[in-house]
Amino acid sequence: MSKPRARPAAQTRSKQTCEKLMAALERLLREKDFDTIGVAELAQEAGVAVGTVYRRFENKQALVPLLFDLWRDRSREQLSHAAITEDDIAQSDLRSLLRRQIRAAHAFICEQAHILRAVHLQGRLRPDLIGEDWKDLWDEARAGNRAFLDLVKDRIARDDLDRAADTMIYLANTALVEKALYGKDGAGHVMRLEGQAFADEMADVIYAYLTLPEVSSDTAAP
Amino acid sequence: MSKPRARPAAQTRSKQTCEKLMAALERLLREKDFDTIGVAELAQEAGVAVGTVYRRFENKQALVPLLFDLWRDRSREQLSHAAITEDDIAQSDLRSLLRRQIRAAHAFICEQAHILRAVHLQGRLRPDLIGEDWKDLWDEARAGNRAFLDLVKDRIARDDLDRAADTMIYLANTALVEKALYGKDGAGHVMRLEGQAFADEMADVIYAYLTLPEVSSDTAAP
Amino acid sequence: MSKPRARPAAQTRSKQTCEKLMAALERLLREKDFDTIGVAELAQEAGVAVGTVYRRFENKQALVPLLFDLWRDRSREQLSHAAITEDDIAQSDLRSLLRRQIRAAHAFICEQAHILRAVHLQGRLRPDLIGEDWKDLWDEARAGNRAFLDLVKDRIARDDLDRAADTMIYLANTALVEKALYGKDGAGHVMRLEGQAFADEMADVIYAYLTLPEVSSDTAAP
Amino acid sequence: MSKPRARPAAQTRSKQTCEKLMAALERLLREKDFDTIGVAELAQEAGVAVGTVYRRFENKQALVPLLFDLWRDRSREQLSHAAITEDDIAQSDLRSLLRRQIRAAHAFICEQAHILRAVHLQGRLRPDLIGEDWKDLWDEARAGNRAFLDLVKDRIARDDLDRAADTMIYLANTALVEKALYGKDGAGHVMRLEGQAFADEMADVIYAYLTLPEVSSDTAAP
DNA sequence: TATGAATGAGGCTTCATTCAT
DNA sequence: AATGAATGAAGCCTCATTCAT
Repeated sequence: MSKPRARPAAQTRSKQTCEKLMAALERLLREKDFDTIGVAELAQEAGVAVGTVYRRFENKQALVPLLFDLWRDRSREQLSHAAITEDDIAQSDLRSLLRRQIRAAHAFICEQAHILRAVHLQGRLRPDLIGEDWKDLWDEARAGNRAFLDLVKDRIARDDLDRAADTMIYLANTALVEKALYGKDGAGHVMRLEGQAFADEMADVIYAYLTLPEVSSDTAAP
Repeated sequence: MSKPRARPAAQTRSKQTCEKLMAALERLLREKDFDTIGVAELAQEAGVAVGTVYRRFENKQALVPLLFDLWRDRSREQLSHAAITEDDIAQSDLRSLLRRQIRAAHAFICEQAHILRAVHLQGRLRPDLIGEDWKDLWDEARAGNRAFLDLVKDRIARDDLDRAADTMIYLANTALVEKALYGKDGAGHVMRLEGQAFADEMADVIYAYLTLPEVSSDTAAP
Repeated sequence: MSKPRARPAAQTRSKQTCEKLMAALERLLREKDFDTIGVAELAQEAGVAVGTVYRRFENKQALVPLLFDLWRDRSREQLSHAAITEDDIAQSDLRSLLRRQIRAAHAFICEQAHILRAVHLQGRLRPDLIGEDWKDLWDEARAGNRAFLDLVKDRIARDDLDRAADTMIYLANTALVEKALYGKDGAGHVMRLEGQAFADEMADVIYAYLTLPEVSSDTAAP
Repeated sequence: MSKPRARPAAQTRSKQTCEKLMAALERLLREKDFDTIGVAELAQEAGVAVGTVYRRFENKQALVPLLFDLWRDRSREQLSHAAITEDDIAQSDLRSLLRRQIRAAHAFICEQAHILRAVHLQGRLRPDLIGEDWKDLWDEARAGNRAFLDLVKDRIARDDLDRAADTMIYLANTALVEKALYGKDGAGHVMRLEGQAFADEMADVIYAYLTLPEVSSDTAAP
């Protein structure tokens, strides 16, 4: 049950097969859940034989890490496009900056929802399949966010910027993802704001948090 | 494919069997995912025969709505225990009130994580099984929260209390649930605060949001 | 696997139960096949408990002989009503007599098709359940028919009346039953005549047969 | 609930498997009823795995149409062998011609009884599985018979040859099939003639019918 | 005696994986 | 290397029958 890896695909044809399979998988994920996609179905969609899938992947589960890689790559690409420049920081107020970022993140998640949904669900159903990779990506995101906070640290009220970075990332992810992936089927039902208005609301939540003065955490009674 | 219902269980023995099955299911859910629990396995854990499961439930899926009912009942019970009195409101500041509530909610979710995890996942995998019931519960929670906001409306900066209630419920749910259900396997990894400190942080997020003055939503550039 | 019998039903209540069950069975047989009627379904239709069925009948199969008895009783009753009197014989020609009889038989079979269908099918699926009883009824029918032929023997061309009686009964049964029980789903499809016209055609077949002079059976080449 | 079809079997191995399965099914049908043959049993008899059955057939019911095809193919083959030539017609009298044909049909039905029994029963239990195919075959048989009657029309007394063809086919089928399939377990019990003598008797019935002058159908009293 | 909940063997079907071609 | 037929364990569900109340 150790984490299955994709087999090496040194050869050209192999790489093509691998790509065909991932493309087919992505296409199918727009319509149905990973668990309900059969290997035969995937092979057919990719235009290869079942056996060919198993020449490339140890088993069906081995596709999950590759899906994660797909997500990570796109994720990084989007981050690089959406990067905040020093100019931005100089010219915009924090609230606007956050809105811009959260809107972009929200749009990106919505576009890639089919991938993220699979990664999300499989990551929870079989944590061993993605495991460390997730953590690395989270740490990366945290670091980027921490750097951003440093640039705007004089506009925020938090003392502990590390902690603020954690909370901000955590909020952005959980809150945006829930509605983007499951829409009104889950907690998204209560949140009546949609699209950009929703993203802005979440940005405001983060803005509010960042600008709230800290309090010693034992203020409240147990 | 319409929502399967549990069969009525008027008799004493039937009710006992039904309870044995739900108890067994709950026990198993602490160890594994709903989808990986076989009917035979459930029957054995409950100490009954396979056929007995099917006398009570139309099929395996029919257990899901009952799980939801379980969650709802416990949820309501916890809400009634945790209800804020007028005294509380008079004596405590808003931040403390929120912390108390969020701590209680967090503790409750952690205790019941095995149930909620199943309901959560199944609700996303097969929305038709729970569907409207979820929505009712959400609306209930929203209404309760809205009433609470009314009691403290002079301490918060939001103009639109309905929207504030929505956002607050949404945040509390997505943020608390993610970490409680999946711990470090998901986005919870970035959030290094644990237990009560985590709950307090989330309470502060909500506090910050509630006390942040509203802004016309077109302030930010598109 | 020996032929199961109904348990004796000495008591009044028992007899009532038995009757309720048979009536329910008959009602259900108008809608579906014996094999697809479950014991629970039967019990419910009869308004008794499943266990009660098993107090009266050793098992489900034990209903089949009773169904046969039902058929036999009604069959005898119809035969007694439709009996040909000496007057009839004196006043009608053979062709008309046969038509009258076959029409009556046809009408009767159509009315009782639900019973006969079950008896027919079950008798073929599990010959041991009805076995000898069938034979007795056939012999009875043959004897009656033989007596009839005796009364009209001067109008028919057959030498061997026994054999003629056999053939006549056999024809009447197979030909009428097929269409009455299965309509257009079976061989009935080719026979485009319906209702009385169909019955008359079959009567004519028999009439033709009875009036055809015999030929030594080795006329034809092997 | 639409008619299940066998999957296409282009490859050599597939065709072999398919043949192994049909052969095994035919073997089993000599011993027991279609409904009592389990898929596992069939697979074992064919020397393949259970899953292999389902690669070829959508489900167990999909075997029924194939059984019908088997019957039809053999049926057609027998018809082509038994075809009456013009020479036959010129040289033999009608009674002999009919005997020859009915004997052949009877022998054929007896040989193939195991197939026909299954097709017959399943066709009645689940008419949708065979449905139109039956009708086509019947119509084919009717047309052939009609052509035959045309060739001998000057030797028969019937005016309406279409109707005569219908009745002849209907009689031949119902009467021959009953005894061939169920022997003494059904109506066959009354018919004490066996084998060729039985076939000849049925041929005579048809001969008698064909040579009987028609009568307006309202001769008989209601 | 009646009840109906419980039983569990057995049937059908799926699908990830293997392997002969 | 690719193919896709074959495999068979494992899952779901049914229903005739039993038995405690």
